Amino acid sequence: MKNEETGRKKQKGEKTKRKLFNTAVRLFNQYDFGEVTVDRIVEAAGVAKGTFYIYFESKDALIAAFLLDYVNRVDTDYRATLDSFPPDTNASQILLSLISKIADTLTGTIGCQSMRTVYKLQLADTMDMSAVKGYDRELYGMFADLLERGIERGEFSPILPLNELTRHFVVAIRGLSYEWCIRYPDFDLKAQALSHFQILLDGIKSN
Amino acid sequence: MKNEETGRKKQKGEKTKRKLFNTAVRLFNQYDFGEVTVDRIVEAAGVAKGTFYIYFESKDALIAAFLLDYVNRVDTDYRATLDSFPPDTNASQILLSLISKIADTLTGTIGCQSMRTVYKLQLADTMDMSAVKGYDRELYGMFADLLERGIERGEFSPILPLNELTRHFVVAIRGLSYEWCIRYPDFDLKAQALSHFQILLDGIKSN
Amino acid sequence: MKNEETGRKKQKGEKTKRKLFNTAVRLFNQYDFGEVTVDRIVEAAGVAKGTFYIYFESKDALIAAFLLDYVNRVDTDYRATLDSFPPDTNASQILLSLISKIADTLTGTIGCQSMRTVYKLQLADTMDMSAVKGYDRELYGMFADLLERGIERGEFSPILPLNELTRHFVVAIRGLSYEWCIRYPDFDLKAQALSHFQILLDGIKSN
Amino acid sequence: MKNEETGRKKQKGEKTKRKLFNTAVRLFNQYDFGEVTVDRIVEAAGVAKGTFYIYFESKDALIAAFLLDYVNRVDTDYRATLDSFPPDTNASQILLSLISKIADTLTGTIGCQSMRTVYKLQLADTMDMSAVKGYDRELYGMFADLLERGIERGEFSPILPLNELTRHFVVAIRGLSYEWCIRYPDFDLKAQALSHFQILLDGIKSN
DNA sequence: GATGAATGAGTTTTCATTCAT
DNA sequence: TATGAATGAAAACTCATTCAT
Repeated sequence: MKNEETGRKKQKGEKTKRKLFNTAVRLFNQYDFGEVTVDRIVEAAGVAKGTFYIYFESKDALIAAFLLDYVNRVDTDYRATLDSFPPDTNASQILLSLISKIADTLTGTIGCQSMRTVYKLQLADTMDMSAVKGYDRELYGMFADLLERGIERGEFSPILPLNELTRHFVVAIRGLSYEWCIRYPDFDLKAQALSHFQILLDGIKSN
Repeated sequence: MKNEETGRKKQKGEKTKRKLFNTAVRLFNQYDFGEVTVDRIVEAAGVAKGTFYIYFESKDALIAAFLLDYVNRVDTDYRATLDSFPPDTNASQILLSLISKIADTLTGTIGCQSMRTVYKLQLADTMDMSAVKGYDRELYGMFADLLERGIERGEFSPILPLNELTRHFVVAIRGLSYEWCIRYPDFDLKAQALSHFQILLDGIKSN
Repeated sequence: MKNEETGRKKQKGEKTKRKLFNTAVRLFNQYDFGEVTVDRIVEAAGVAKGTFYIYFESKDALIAAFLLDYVNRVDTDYRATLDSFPPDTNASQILLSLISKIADTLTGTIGCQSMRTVYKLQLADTMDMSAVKGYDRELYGMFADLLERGIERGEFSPILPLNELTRHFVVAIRGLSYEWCIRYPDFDLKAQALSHFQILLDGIKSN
Repeated sequence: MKNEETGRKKQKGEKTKRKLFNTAVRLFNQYDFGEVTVDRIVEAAGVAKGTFYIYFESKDALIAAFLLDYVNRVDTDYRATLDSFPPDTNASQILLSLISKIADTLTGTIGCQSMRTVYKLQLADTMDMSAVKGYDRELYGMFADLLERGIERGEFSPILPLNELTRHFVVAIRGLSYEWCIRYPDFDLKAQALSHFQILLDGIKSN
């Protein structure tokens, strides 16, 4: 009896927390962090202000949770894309597909405002960015795998060490995303990214 | 006598304004814009709050002045570098020199924190960024000139239209600068930039 | 249980709002609008500054509420007076009764300081005076009705058009109220008003 | 030598004071008292801020001086009007002429904004209004003289004591002026005043 | 007599957080 | 678990006044 009761309460609590969280995400994707006040969140979620502090230690804690979630969603997507290729596919081709997938995800799923938020946070470093840092590691890992495969297959010239090469690719994707953010909506991320990476691939291919 | 007096007062005023400005710059390079309050600035500068508003119409006006100053310092530097080359120098070579110069300026003159500030502002776009926009145009112009020259001289393959090519280069330098900001001090901007642009140049050179 | 709780909270909130409002009214009746700061209000009411902004959007909103309240109190009173007369009563008589009622209300219910406030606001016209404007319209309407009736009944000479006549009466009541405000407490509003309107009525009566 | 020098300095000082004063008057006629800051005055007058405090003890002192000046200018005007009539002229006629003159002065010389200022000040009574009070006494005196003459000549019925009658006339002129202020520019002061006083005169004339 | 740089108390408003119920 | 009233520190900005030169 007690347990059942407790269980039901927990469930209800979870639901409230999720409602709060989803509302916050929606607002974060529309407005600046500073603009999204706790007041606005609770009002939009239809709960009392005090309730917010039952589920989140602070506004900052909510933001951290938001970032973690965002990273998780993205990561899975990319991995799936990679896994869908036969093991012997041309590395350049896979890489361009991955770029294409990333562009789609940023444009479609994540949205420009969320990216702005992430970038700003990264620059502010007033907060625990471990989630995003972890995501960077993942992205780095994927690029590294692909480039390594390309070198092994003789597609790419081995002039630069793998880790340096990888870093250049990461820099490029970040530069493109940033540009997209600040030029939005006058910057076609996918087209630009594909063209950009084509140049990079041409620059490292074995002649 | 009168004029002397007036002159001395003006000088004193200028000094106070400069003190305020420099203090603000120092703080902007250390903290987030939102964190740098007028109160903190005046306290650090050792003047009264009212004094701030004699010299700056608002906090935003101060930030605008800060940006303008930053842009001015940079621009002159770059142009000088370009002008120092004989007219028939190899375009790739000039471009790499320019990149080198930019890296030096960012690293030495501007500093990582100022760049962070600029990037954050650009992402926030809650403010008049015309100064920085103007700077972007300048940078774009310089890259475009160099690439055009390279195409004319037959160094670069004319596959992509000039403006697209230029955009890729701007994206790249911005990506590198951004990476430098968030990885600081673990990212050697100059070395990475030269290596990165070497790849890009390889990617567009006429075979 | 839940509802009870909510109700009790709402009640408490209402009480605080009323406390704030009444305190403000008291201060408005003692000091100039500019002199009554939010700080003074909350201090006198014994609540925190933030609390003020829970119940009033701004200082201006509070003032608007204050005016609306004042107007509402008055209007009802006058209409009731008018309705209490049999339809065929002498217009002069009703008019003098209305004047008498107005004097009583101003003297007893509203108070001299509130009127000062209203007049000052009207002169400043830096604010939305629609509430008071509406009240003026009402007063004008009542006078117009009475005068029209008087003309129809042959009590008043029809030399002047109705709307002009009405305007003169409104001017008179306002002049009297104003005088009362600035001469307070050395001006017997009721006696003066009755005497004044007697002259006006004598001035327009059919010989 | 010394005296000459001193004299010249004094003259220059007077000139500066007058410049300051006239500038202030111009601003007071255009803007609210609160809106006219010392800064604006000295800027418009083209003198330094400190200079203001050489000639006026405070902003309030300046306002007091402004009022005194205003009253003086007006008073002389009215007296002249009165004196221009032959001693045996009809009292009603003189009174209407005086009203007409007052309307002209308010409309032409004083201006609506100045009157607003005076009325607001009168309501605020946060300041020394002795100047204006004195003016009221003058106006009262003039009305009293005229009404007394009218009663003596048998023009007006002696039902009311002289001082009460006078008060009614003062109230009326003030009510009209106030109305003009708040209805400006939709209120023809002169026409309305003449019509209004005609009614009053009709109301008190011996049948 | 004139200057104008400097002052600082005071104003309105915001918002993350607490806590009694 | 949920509420929402209450808090108060902090923000940007204003302006009458002072004083050294």
